[in-house]
Amino acid sequence: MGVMNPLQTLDAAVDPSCCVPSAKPALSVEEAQQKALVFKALADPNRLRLLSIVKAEEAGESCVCDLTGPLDLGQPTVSHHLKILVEAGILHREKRGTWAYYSLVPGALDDVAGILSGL
Amino acid sequence: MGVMNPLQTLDAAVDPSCCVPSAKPALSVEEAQQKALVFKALADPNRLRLLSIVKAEEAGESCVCDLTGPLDLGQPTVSHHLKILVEAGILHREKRGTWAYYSLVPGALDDVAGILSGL
DNA sequence: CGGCTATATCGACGAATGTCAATCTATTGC
DNA sequence: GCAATAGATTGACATTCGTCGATATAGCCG
Repeated sequence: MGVMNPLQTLDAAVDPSCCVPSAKPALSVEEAQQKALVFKALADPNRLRLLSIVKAEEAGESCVCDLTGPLDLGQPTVSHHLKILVEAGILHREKRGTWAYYSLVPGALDDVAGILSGL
Repeated sequence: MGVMNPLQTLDAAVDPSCCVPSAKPALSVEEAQQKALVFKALADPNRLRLLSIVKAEEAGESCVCDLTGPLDLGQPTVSHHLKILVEAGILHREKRGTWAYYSLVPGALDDVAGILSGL
């Protein structure tokens, strides 16, 4: 498996000191790298549009064929962006037959907001 | 002046439809680019550590000389990262005498969280 | 099986990014 | 004015990133 997805490994258990404004040591290099991975995944306009489309979908999921059109990108490029979002722990991929359906990982965006408030 | 900082130009007036879960059109290309700028600024481990240090500071501000040490980066590189964070609307820069003090823009990180929840 | 369709992977290429050494600017203090 | 100091800017370089065309994989259907 090699590398775990950043959002699953980030503060899985809530830090008990979260509500105590004690002097926090600055982010370690490793923590910073982990958290930067999530923001890197969000740091592309086309990936933000992908998320926006997936989130807006009634069914909560979209297949790749529904995503290539609106983005004006080639199919390989869309697949590439989706992979990055999955590896960041933001999207979930489920293959059913020939189609691959992508959906928001529940709470993933809230977790990102948590990174921000926890600095 | 040319380019405005992304966080100031983002949803300055609250969208009245914010609380109505109506069918939102997917992010436009321009909106997506604007919002991606903010995440780009956060998508670097050293910039996250800079934010962490500035936020942890008692006085609410830090000068560059306090930031070069912990990061193990050259002074020009730190200056460069700080500039990116300022341009993204996340940090504020105030020059007093020879020193430059950087502080978090109040509410900036909350605004980023708002981008996430608004998709 | 053989063709068809949906998606993923690969290899290449140009653009953007992070870093540094060197230099420039501006402020302080003698 | 001059030297010293804090910080910003510039130019160069290696690395990473976004995109594409071509190809590979895998499930469906005749």
